[in-house]
Order: sequence, then structure tokens, then C-alpha cells
Amino acid sequence: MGTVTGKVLPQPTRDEIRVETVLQALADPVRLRMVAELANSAEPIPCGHFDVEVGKSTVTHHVRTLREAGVIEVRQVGTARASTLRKDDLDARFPGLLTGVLSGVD
Amino acid sequence: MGTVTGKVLPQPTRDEIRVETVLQALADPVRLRMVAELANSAEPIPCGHFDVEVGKSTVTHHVRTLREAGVIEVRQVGTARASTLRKDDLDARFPGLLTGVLSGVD
DNA sequence: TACGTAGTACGGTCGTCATCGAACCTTTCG
DNA sequence: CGAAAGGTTCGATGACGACCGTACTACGTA
Repeated sequence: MGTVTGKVLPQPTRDEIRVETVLQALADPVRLRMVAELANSAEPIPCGHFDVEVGKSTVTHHVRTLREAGVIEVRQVGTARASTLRKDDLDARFPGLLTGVLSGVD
Repeated sequence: MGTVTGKVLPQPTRDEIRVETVLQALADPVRLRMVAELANSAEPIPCGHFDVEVGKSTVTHHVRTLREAGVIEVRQVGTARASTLRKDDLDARFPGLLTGVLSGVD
């Protein structure tokens, strides 16, 4: 518990994260919902466990978009891919952005 | 001084502003630049004075998008339309969002 | 009145992206 | 081994939106 094992999939470093890309990633309603779920979850969330009404391959697409934007970190755990929110990195890079966005969800 | 005259064009009230719409509005690079200009400007900015490289009618489009999202307020001043950032409303509704976004611009 | 200024409205084009289904891969387990 | 679980990849489709130019309106002024 707590510590997640497995390899981290490629992602931008903290200082490579660009606000424009992050905003584009968060602008989609499905992805915004995913981010909100991650923010409210103590545990990492596998691709198939997001509560969204889109097909499997679409979830794959959204997870990749969020990862490449630097919003989430994805680890390979067995056959599963567990996502976590990169809260520390986002807070360091764009202080207040994440909490501001999350305050407006639901 | 400071006070801007003229009629305010239709816009959402503070509590009608939705985070999803705001994010979509900010996700465009041209609009993000406009918002940054407004944040750095003491005076309202007329449509024709934004430092962006798009045509007139496109600026109209972006100004309308930002206004309808609740990001800016637009007043009719003679033949001009002066835009200002709705900083108070955005800060009240989504604390930290605006400053977080602006910290990542330029 | 005629003109310049500031911006909108309209019609159209083009590119991007969200979505899906089907096929495929890999690990786990009976 | 065979099958199920969990995701990815591919190709296609459909919708939205950024952009432009032209035509138009409203206001101010020489």
C-alpha cells in the first residue's frame, strides 16, 4: 500500500510542463472528470476503473493525453496501468491552478 | 479616471461561470495571450489593440468566446469595445486558477 | 454629406480531435 | 495449454472550431 511499484511511462519533467498543454488537456470534460477522480482518490486508478462513459480505446487516448501533458503519472503494474495525479509538480509549476480547477468541478 | 463608461455586453453572472467553459476558453493560445495582455494592462483593451497575429473577424470571435465564458467583460465605448479581465469573479469562483495560469504564460 | 474608424455577421475552408469497433499484445491463472 | 483480463494500436468517421475575406452596420467628424 502507499508505494506503487512498476515502471513509469514517459512523461515531461516538471519544468517541461507547459501551461498551454495542461489547459488543453483539462479542457475536455471526460479528462477533467478523470482528473477530479484522481484528486479524490487515495489510490492510483487503473485505466479501466475511471467512471466515464466512453469506450476502452478512448480511455487509452485520454490517459495518454493527460500523461504527455504532465498532468498524470502512469505506472505499469502487471498488465494494469495505474494513474496518479502529478499534484506536486503542477503546484510547483503553476501554483493554485489545480486547486482552482478542482474547486469548480461538481 | 479608471471608471469605464458604456453598456456592458451580455455575460454570465459570477455563479453562472463554469470551469469547463473557462478552461476551453483559456486553452486556445491566441486567447491565452489576450488574457495575459489584459492581466498586465491597467487600462481596458479595445478589440483592435490586442497584440495577436490573426484577422479582425477572428479577434471578434475570440473576444466573444472569452466574454461568453465569463473570462472578460466587454463594454461598448463609442464605436469601440473595451475588454477587461473579470479577475474578481474568477478569483471568487475558482480561487488560484487565474494566477496559476498566468504564472505559466511567457 | 461623405469618409474614416471600429467592429460584427456571414459563408466557407481546413485541420484537429473525440469517438468507436475490431484486431492484437501480454500477463495471469485455471 | 487455453482463456480471460487489461490495454494498445489502427483506421475511419463525424463534429467542432480557428481562420479568412467580404460585406455590412454604427458612430464620429471634416
